[in-house]
Amino acid sequence: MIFRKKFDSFYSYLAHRMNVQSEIKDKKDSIINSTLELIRDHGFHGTTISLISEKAGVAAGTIYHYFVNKDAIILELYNTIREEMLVAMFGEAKKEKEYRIQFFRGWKDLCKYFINNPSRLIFIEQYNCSPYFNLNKKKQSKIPVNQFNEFFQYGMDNGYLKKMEYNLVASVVFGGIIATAKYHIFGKFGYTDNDLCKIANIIWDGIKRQEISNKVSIII
Amino acid sequence: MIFRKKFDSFYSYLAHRMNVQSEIKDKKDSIINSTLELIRDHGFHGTTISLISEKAGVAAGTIYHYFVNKDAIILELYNTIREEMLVAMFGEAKKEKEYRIQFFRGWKDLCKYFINNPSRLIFIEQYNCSPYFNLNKKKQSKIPVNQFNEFFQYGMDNGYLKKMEYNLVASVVFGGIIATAKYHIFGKFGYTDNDLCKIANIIWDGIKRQEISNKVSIII
Amino acid sequence: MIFRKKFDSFYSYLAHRMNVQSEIKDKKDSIINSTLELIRDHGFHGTTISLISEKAGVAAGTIYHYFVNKDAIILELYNTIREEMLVAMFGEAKKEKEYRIQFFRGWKDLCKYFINNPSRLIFIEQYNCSPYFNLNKKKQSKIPVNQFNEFFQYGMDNGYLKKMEYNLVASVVFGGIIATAKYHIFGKFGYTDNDLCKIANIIWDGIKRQEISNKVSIII
Amino acid sequence: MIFRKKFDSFYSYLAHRMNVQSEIKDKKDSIINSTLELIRDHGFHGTTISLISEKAGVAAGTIYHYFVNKDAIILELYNTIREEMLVAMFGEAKKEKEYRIQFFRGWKDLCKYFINNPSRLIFIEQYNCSPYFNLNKKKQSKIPVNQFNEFFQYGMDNGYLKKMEYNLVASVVFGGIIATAKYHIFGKFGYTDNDLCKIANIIWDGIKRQEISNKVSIII
DNA sequence: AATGAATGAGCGTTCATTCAT
DNA sequence: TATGAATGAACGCTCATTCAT
Repeated sequence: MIFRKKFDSFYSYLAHRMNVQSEIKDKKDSIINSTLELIRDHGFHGTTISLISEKAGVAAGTIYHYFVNKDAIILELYNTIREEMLVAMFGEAKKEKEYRIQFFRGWKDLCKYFINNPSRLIFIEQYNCSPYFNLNKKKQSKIPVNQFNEFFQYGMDNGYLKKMEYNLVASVVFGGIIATAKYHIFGKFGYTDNDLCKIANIIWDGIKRQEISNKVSIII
Repeated sequence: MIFRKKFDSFYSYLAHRMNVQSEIKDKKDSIINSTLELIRDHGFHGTTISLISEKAGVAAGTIYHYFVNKDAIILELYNTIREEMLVAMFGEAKKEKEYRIQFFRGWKDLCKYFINNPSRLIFIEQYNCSPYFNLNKKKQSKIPVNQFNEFFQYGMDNGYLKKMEYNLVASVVFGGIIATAKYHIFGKFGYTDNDLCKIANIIWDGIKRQEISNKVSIII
Repeated sequence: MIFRKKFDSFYSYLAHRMNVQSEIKDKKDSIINSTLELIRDHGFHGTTISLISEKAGVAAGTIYHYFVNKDAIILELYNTIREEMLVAMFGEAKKEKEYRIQFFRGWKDLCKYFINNPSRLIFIEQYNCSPYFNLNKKKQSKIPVNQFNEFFQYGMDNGYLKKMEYNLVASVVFGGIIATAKYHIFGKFGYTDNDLCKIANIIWDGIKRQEISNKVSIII
Repeated sequence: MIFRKKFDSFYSYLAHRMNVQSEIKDKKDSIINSTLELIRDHGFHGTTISLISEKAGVAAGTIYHYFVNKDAIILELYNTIREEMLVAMFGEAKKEKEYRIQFFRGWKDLCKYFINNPSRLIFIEQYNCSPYFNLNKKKQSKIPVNQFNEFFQYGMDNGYLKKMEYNLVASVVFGGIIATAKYHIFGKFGYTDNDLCKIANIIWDGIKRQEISNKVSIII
């Protein structure tokens, strides 16, 4: 067996493998996290490979063992944060039974995720404004559904939400979350839980299926 | 009179002046417009001086007759678009008497401005995510009021809107406009006028002063 | 006659011509003098055409009516200052009868010329260090004699000076003048007339023909 | 010991270290030496990064691994030559016992250093005329003493030299050395050792303490 | 796997010079 | 004669990426 040459036993080999794995994860994570912090402080353009290598404590060349190029770091960061957002939004919410409560729980939890991780908020904001976004959007267009739009689609199909395109709901819901988190982080006063609930209410009123209403919409 | 020396009449002088002015304006405008389109296609960082000079049909050095550096082009573009936004939002709206109608007219007109000028929308979005924003924000902080926050302040002072920080109203209102315009431009189906009105209604409901309500906010 | 068309009389034509001449001289002088001051403040490299045109109060293009290129301004400045140096050194000195007194008068007068015209001193110093020097030296090598080396040659031929190459005497004499002027201008304390005479004495002792001397030169 | 991991023995480690060191020194030296020769031929301004990289046989970017910018190359060159000058002047001279002999030996040795290294002479001459000089002069002003002025101060304190400002002695002594070396290099005929001694004698006579003299200084 | 010296295309910017007016 | 907008080659410098060790 190949591990015989270097290792006393299968267990020491395994231990080594695990150690290496963890080191690899450590190094990759270090690169990812350093990039995230650098983008928060210097933006996409100001985050150079040499800055990343310095902050991550690895040589510049080492970065290219883990990522084919600089864009790949950003893409991985983006995908990681997207997953975290998914967990943040639905981790607790899916335990609720009522659709409306699921929405409120999810909206608030995702909003708090950004409030507690400002560098992730800044990254996502910058990413959506950058050429990376359009590049990645094309790739994403091949993925027909994901958990976000499944949730909204479910709401529409079951009469909870107005029938409209997924993107629009997403814009309003996520736009609201991001605007709220931004204001909390950069504004003079932070929000209370109560404030967050009120804002979520506004959004919900906007996207929920309208009952036969005696409220007259203004049309000009 | 000074124009006598070189020109046959005041009118030929004026014609000359206008011609010169228009040529200057042509070249400067060409640089500005080329930059705008390039930013739409390649982002801030991807818009190089050599690309601008190529697209504008001028030598690279010529750009530096009209702008001290690359940042100055972007800043001028920003200020121009800000002014256009102001005109787009309030040009017609201020003719209305009722505050609520002013809001709807303004919201819709600004939304349409972005729908009809996608490159301006993309520029503003990128600008707000970039280091340029923070640079300019400091300068703007010295200007105590502008027409945008005057309008919202008026609404709060006169009981039309909930009392809150200017930045938050701006986030919700402009965030809504931008999200809507983006969806119209990049989404599969465009919006009708009716759709825009419905979205404006949602925003208005969010920011208007709440009447004593029997609607119970959900708090979790 | 051609002047009839524009001028009332020959005299008014002449007056115009003289005025134009003087304007031309004014403009050329303005360019020359501005260049001199700019070189004093910013060095050769830092003195740009646009700075000269600004300081001289003429358009950049106008400079090219008077000089074929930037180097020509510098060359003319050099030749002008060389002439002024000649006048400064020999203007009064040649009125003296005794060769030794001629030397002292000339040395002191040239030294004072630099002390009173620091920008000229700085120019000459920079010129001698620049590639212009080598360029011009080749042109000058065609001029076999000038007033400077004539004076030293005369001193050698008539037994006042040690017989040596002209360039060496020049180095020692002009090197002394420039070092002294520099010290006066940039040093903490200025020189008195008496100080200048003492330094001239040192130089004279160095270059004058040695009498039969009991002073033993050191040779190692 | 850390070298054990990669190298068979301390000697192979040392050999490796020396090899690496020497390679680094080779590349840095190549840049330095190429710059020196290019400045001799084209002046400061004419010595471009692309010329240096071409002559040194390295990529333009490589230069910036060894020097923060172009000025840093010139500053290092200046400091190196200053040190060489110090060694050239005092290396042998300090072995002499008599102050006067020390002066003659030092003067001649430094003069010969420049005669044998014309590119260093030209560099120093250009440096002293350039903005770099003033930049560095301010830094040097913080260093209260160096070996050059210590030597002259000693001479003044012990009655060998006239009491005067350090700068003046330096001007006369170094001005003489540089003028002599220049004449030797650019003049038609080179100097013999005897010639150098004679010139040194002239300088010495100028700066040495005057005995009670029946020689009358001329004052006009 | 890890390094970091080396690369060189490409960046933003400058500036002597030209030329239509 | 005088202008100054326009030019574009060339500058110093950056930085993502490569590769020998």
